[in-house]
Amino acid sequence: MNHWLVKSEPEAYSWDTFTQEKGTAWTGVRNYQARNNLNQMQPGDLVLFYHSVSEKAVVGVAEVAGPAAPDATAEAGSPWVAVQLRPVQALARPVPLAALKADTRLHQLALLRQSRLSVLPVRPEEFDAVLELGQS
DNA sequence: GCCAACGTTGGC
DNA sequence: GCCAACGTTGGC
Repeated sequence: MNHWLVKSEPEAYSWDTFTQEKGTAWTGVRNYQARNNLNQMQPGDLVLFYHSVSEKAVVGVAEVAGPAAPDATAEAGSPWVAVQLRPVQALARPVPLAALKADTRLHQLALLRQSRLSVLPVRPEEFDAVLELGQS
């Protein structure tokens, strides 16, 4: 099983909306590297849900509920794909970007190295470290 | 194939 | 509001 991180501006699509809707198709990704990551997702993979810009914190854990499929919001025949995500649980405490940066276990975190990419791989030990930071 | 111009993202 | 990083576009 692989681990990932997806970003969303909470003003555009928030964790709260995500949980209220009990999941969503993760559409709108228009970057080839991010698309490649989406293509590698498998049902059951766990995904950190990060609020960018206004909050800058990991706020919850989602699960890949379906494999990558053509993004219905993109032009037919385009290369863009989406996966189905569903919420697993909110973190007891959101983990701010500053806390990610401050933790030596997370110095290799892809988010910190490539902050603009919206779909990023996470190593299992990094995933565990973030969950630990998110415990109350 | 190179590179300047430009647009977008996201942290500060 | 600014700016760094980075992707895309288009002229040459």
